[in-house]
Amino acid sequence: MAKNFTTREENYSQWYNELVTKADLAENSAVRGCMVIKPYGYAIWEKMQAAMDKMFKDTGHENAYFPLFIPKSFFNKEASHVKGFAKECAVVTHYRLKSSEDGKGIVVDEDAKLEEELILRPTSETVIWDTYRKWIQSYRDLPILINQWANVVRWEMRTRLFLRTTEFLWQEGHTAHETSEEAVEETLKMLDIYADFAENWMAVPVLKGLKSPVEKFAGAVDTYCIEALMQDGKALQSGTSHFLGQNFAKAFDVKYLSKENKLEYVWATSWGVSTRLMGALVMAHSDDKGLVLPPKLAPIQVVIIPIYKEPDQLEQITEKVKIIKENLETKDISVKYDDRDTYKPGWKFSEYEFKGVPIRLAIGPRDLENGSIELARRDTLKKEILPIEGIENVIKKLLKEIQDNMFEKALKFREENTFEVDTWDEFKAKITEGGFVMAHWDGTPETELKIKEETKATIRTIPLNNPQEVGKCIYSGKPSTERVVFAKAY
RNA sequence: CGGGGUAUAGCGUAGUCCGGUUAGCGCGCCUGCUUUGGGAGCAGGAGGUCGCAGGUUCGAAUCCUGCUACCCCGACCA
Repeated sequence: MAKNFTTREENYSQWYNELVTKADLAENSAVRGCMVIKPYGYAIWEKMQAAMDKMFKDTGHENAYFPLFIPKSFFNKEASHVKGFAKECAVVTHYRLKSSEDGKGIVVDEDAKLEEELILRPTSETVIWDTYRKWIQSYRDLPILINQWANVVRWEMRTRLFLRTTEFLWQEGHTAHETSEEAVEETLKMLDIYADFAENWMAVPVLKGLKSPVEKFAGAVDTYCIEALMQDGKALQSGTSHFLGQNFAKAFDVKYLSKENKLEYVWATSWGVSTRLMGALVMAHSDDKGLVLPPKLAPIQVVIIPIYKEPDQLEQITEKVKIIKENLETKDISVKYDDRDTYKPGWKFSEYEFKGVPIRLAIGPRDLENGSIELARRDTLKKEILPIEGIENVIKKLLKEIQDNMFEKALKFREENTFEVDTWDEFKAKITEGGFVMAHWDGTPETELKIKEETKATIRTIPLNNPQEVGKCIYSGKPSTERVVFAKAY
C-alpha cells in the first residue's frame, strides 16, 4: 500500500496528499473541494473532539446547535463580516427539483424559488447573534458560554485535504459578556486552551499571539491565534480566538439592562478550530515512512502482531496476547491484536508503521519460549526485545515518553527554524528558505501588504508578552518597538 | 479566473507522434497448494463504454472539433 511513497524531499505537497490518502485518513469526493473523512481519520478527529470538548466543558461552556442555513439578510448587518465572507458563500435559491421536459433527467423547479435566499454558513456569528438577542435582557442572563460542533462551507478556489476544503468540520464557541474585560479574558482563556491542546495532545508547539489588522477575522476587534511551523518551513494557523467587541451586539441589537439599570450592548467572543488540525498533525510529525501519531490521539496505541507457522502456535500466542491485551487495557491503553491470517507479518509491520501506530509488539514461538516480546516504537523506529512480564508498565511509560519526544522534536525543529533578521536582504533570504522570521515592522497595513506582495510572506502573529526593543522596520526603516513573526503560510 | 498538464481494469501505467490482429504490463482482487521473526512463491482465474459527444476513415485508444472532470503553479482564503 505504501510502496512507492513520495518522500518529503522529493515533493512535500505530493508527500502530504499521498500520506493522507494512503494512510486512510481521507480522500477526495465526487464534489470538488470536498473530502470523505475515512474511519481511521475520523477516529483521530473524534479523539481531538473528545479532548477539547472536555476542556470547553471544564471551563463552563455548553454545547448547542444552530442551523446550517442563514437568511441572506443576516449577512448585511455587520459590514466587515459581509466583506470578509461574501466571496465564498454557497447560496440556496430553490427548494425543489422536478423531472425535465424531455423526461431524461431532473432539473431545478423554477417555480420553487425561495422568497429569501439562504446562505450555507461559512461561520455562525450572524445566526447566533440574532438568537442571542432573544435570550438576553438582563445582566442576569450573562454570560452566555456556548460551543457548537458543526460543519461549515466556504467556497474556496483551491482546496487541499484537511488544510482547506469547501466543507469542513469544526467547533465554534460564541460567548456574550457584560464587560469588555470579561470578554477579553474569555478570548485569551480559549486561546490558552487551544495552545494547551496543540502542545499537550497533538505534540505540536505553537506560538500564541495577536493577528495583524490585515490578517484578523472579518468582524473582530482583535483576533488571537496559535501558529505552528510545518516541516517544510511554512506556517499553519491552527486555531483562532476573537474578541468581537460590541460589533455583533450592535449589528444585531443585543442589549442588556445592567445592575445600574442602564441599557448596554453586550461584549462578545468567538473561537474555533477545525479539521485543519488534522493537517497540522500530519505535517508536523510524519516522515518518509508514513504517519507518526502522538499516543494521546492515536486511535490504536499498541498493535500486536503474531508470528507463527502452525495453527497451534497461533493458538498459544493468542492465549498469551489475550492476557497482555487485558493488562494494557486495564491501564487505558488502546490495543489492537491483528491476527488476520490473510496478511503476513512483514506486510502488517509496514501497514501499521504507515498508519503511525505508536507502538508495535510482535510475538512468536521464540518469544513464548523466552517469555519475551519484540517492541518497536514508531517515532524513533527502534526495536528491542523485552520480557512480557510487566510489559504493560513499560508501555504505559513509553507512550508518555513518545508523546514527550514528539513534542521535543517538533519544538527543536521550530527553534532551529526561527530566525531574527534586521535587514531587508536578510529577510528575503530567510523567508525563501522557510521558517519563522522575527523582524521589526512599522505597524502599518501598507507595509505588511507590500512585504506580502514582494515575498509572499505574511505576519503570522504578534506574540503575546513580546519583548519590547528598539528597532527599525525591515521594509520602511521606520521605528518599531517589537519584532513580529513573518512566514509563508498555508 | 489566468498558465501548464492529465484522463486507458479498483490503483499505477504502456500503447497515441506515424490509425490496422484478441488493448499490454505491475500492484491489488478470486481459487488452490506451499509459506509466515520486515511488504511471500507457484499455478490457474475474473476484471476494460480507452473521460463524454460528434466527425474523418474500409478500420479510431491513436487523427479532427466541441465539451467535461481532475491535478500542479498563480490570484483568493482558515
